[in-house]
Amino acid sequence: MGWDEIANSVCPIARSLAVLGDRWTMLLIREFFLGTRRFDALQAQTGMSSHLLASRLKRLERAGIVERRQYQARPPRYEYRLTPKGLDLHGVVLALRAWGMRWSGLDPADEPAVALIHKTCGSAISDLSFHHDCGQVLLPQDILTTFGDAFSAERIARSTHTAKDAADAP
Amino acid sequence: MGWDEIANSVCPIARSLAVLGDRWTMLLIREFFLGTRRFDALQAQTGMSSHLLASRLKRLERAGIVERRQYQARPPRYEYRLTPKGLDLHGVVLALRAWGMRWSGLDPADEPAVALIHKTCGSAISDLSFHHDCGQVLLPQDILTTFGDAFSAERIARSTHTAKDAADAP
DNA sequence: TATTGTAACTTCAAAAATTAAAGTCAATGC
DNA sequence: GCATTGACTTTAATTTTTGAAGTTACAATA
Repeated sequence: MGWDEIANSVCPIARSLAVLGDRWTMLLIREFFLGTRRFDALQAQTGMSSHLLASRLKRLERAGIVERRQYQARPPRYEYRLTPKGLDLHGVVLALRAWGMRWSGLDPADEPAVALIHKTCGSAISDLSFHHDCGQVLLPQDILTTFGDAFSAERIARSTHTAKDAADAP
Repeated sequence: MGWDEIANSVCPIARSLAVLGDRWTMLLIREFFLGTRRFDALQAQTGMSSHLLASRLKRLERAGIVERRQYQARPPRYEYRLTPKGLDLHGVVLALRAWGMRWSGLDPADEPAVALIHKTCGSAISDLSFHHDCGQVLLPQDILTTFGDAFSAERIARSTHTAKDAADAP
């Protein structure tokens, strides 16, 4: 019934969203990619309350996306940083950025909030494309979508829940 | 202070998240990509309450991501579908899927929830990569990140808010 | 030595968002 | 005529989030 059950779906998107899909988490991930590591700075830059930041950090830690480490003893101080699992969210962040640059009403003539320079070629990353292993650009219209058995079963169960609950009632 | 103010950031990620970043919206977008168009089906497959679904659809419509259209008169019935702006979220969905397949504990040996076949080459899309215009794969470590002036100003303002509020108080 | 400051949180009450269940409305199928 | 469908809306209860203040353990400054 609740949000937790989507974590158990066979759909990888649903499972990703079970941990990333709330008001603040992806903004926090963005902030990590910008290099911010300390609690107070994360709070200031995202604008979230300290209470929520603390609970989100705990969740991300449990999920293995972020790790907490002490960077000094006396006074004990901690920082947070992305694990390999967290760093692998780079694609999601780049995709959100690309879409936002195209559609969120920013003036393309303005200086971007963050300039990304591709070190190996030296030029700016203004947009990006998604490629398949075959080397071609992935376009939505070139993709054929088919449901697997487990997901089909899950979906049929969902669609009959409401109707069935009423029908099954004695 | 609130969530709305992130919509006014110069950061395209923040602006994207202002409309996409809550518990249900991206799951709803996924569902649209799977071809679901009707209110009741959207509700059943996402598991959200009808109340919330109605308000999210309104928000997505206002944002130009989804359009509502009547598909029959007498009884009047409506469906929702993605606009070009909504369809352009394909990259975000693919990125979330790719990450979820790698990290959310699904067994790679299992049949995927949804099989994506690349029509032009005939093989399945199990993973994808992000490419820069120069043709190379974009790797996080190859990207140099620099803040633009407007975003720097925004960030400095944020970081001084808390400290300053106390200092400025008469 | 006393006071102030810093970083990383926690606590608590108030406000806002979400859920669950039921209800509405206009037809249609039986 | 009566139950059903589809697209919602209403309402009250529950859960989450916010905002403000407090805590802990030191360090630095007066």
